[in-house]
Amino acid sequence: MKAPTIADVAHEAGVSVSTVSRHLRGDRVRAAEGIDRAVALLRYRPSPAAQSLKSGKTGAVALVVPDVTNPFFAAVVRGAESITAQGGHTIFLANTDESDAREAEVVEDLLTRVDGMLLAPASEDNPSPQRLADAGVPTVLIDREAPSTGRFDTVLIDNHGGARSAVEHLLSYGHERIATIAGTVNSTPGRFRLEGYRAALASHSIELPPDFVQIGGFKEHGGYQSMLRMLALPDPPTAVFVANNTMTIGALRAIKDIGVRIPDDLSVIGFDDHPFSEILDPPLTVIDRPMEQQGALAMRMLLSRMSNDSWRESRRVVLDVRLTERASCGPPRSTPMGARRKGARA
Amino acid sequence: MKAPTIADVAHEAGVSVSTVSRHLRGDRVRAAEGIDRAVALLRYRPSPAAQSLKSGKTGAVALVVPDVTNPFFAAVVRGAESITAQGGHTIFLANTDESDAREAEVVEDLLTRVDGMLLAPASEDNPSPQRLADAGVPTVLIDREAPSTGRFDTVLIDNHGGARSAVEHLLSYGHERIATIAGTVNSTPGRFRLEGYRAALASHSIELPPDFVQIGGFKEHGGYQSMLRMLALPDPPTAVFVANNTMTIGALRAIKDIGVRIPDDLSVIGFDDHPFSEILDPPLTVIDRPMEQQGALAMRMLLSRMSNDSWRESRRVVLDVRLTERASCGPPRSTPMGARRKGARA
DNA sequence: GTGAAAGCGCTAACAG
DNA sequence: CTGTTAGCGCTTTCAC
Repeated sequence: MKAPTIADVAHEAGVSVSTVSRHLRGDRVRAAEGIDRAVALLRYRPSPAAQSLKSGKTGAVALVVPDVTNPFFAAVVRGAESITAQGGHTIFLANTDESDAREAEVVEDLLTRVDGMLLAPASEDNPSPQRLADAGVPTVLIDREAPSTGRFDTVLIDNHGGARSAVEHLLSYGHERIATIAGTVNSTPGRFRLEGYRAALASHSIELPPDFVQIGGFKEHGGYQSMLRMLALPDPPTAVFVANNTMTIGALRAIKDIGVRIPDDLSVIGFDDHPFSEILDPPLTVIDRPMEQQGALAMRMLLSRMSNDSWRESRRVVLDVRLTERASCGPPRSTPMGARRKGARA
Repeated sequence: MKAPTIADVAHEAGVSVSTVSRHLRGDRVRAAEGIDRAVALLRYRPSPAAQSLKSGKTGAVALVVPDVTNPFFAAVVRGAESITAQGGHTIFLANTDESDAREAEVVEDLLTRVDGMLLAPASEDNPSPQRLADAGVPTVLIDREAPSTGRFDTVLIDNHGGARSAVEHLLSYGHERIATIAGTVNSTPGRFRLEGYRAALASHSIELPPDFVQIGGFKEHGGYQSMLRMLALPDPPTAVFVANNTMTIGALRAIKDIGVRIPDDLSVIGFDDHPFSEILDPPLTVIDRPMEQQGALAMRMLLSRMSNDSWRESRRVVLDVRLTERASCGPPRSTPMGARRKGARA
């Protein structure tokens, strides 16, 4: 019942504890075979607590994400796991629910339990990265930056470019009344996707009413509410760019509830693919990105940062995105949906 | 840079380490205020490694699931977190990817790092629960039993009843050629959902060809392949019960690829709801269950088991499921889809 | 009330 | 190559 210690193994094998310890770490010893036998017999497992007390290393890394439910982060987890699977690091996965407060708790707790952290901060003015830097915990940021604090290793995607090409796609169909459901605007993806949206419109000299930007907060419910508001506008948009996958679910639910048809009444383009996108009717056009690769790359950078104590320059890598065209976008109807007021402004 | 220790705090506050330790554990101490100040000043955090080396407790619990990507398990995570959020236990979340081998590794690793474990075993003849029992780690099983080993606290749902009522629902529309895409048959939900399916048919004296049971392994790809095979049958079914949500995604993709219409050509009912179910066309009828509650309950049972060292009887609780009717089921067409052979049996 | 000191299980000098 | 031993940071007797 009581877990065997290295002393038990030493006793069983008839050698000293240091010999056992050495063998376990890989040194050559005479009694190798006997020790292995004793280990197996006793089902000995070294105590991580004792090991880390001694070494100052925990053998664990944390992966802190705002939403495990989101398939994107689920994919990141897989990507990260695929790297550690080899190298003997345990992953601590934690969920912050897009909340700065929850993140602070989680990070504070994990701080002392891990050798390094992969973090997707809930927002850009979040103190967690700074806290990690202060505590000297090697950290790499995934998907979201921390401009307020120092420089960190970061694995981003081209949010600006992705949003921009989403809107360009809509423009290419002849849409002008293009709205967006943005995420949390003080997060990296939220901010840049919104800027990309604006940049695309600006470069075509299109000006839109402020209502055409609704803040959905990256969650399904926010997407639902935002779309409801959008469709209730006296002069609703003919196309919408939704800034992430979970909000898209909510938005589509609202669209369905109202009875608007896609793409006849409204073109929709999402950001981030989802297993369901293909089986929707119509299938959803989205901006897609290499999700697992993003997680894997981040983990590789973290591991490297953890071993190279060297104060290497921090790296900031930006992965490309691509448009996956399906069938949720089309030309605007000549007579826009609903009771369109005459002389609608721009 | 270097993390402060309790000795630093003691020094700063001008007391002994034991006084600091006592205060931190909640004892009344004269220097309370000074210690708090020192703690804040130094940003002291006790070392979990040292604490657990001393106490034998880690302050962490593991939550091991076969697939974080699956919204059901994501919900379980949330439910479990909602309980620990209060009580100061860190959750170690791990993913086994429905693999016994991976699970063995993960469990072996986590074994020594946690005080208790919530486990959804990949299969029923999986040695992990036994291993945990041997190691004396309090364990509660979620969603899946371990009949091969001893008794464990377990939080199940009524898989048999759910499957049965799914099939009854199909029967009530007049279907007789009802097929199923089963999960992994050596897992609890896989096994009982298949049995429930069979029981429902048996009680109506319906006999079906063996091809009407396809094994999809609970993953999307398996659902896709299974549905493809099903639709290629010379005498295909008029209705299908798909045993979990991820397989349903795959199955629907296959249906879409082939061009079969729901529910005209084929009625579909799934097991486990999903945010997307409502926005599908047609919306998907499913068997639903209290997911978060299942996770929360399991965590509560684990915490109780961890504190009550008492060898209390193991509990096995079974939660109810319910049918959420939407629009993916309807009566079979008088002339079944495809080139139906005359005199089809059964 | 408080402090001194032992020791949790392990690793890494330091002698042999 | 091997054994002895000193801690890693903390909690907890045991004396005061």
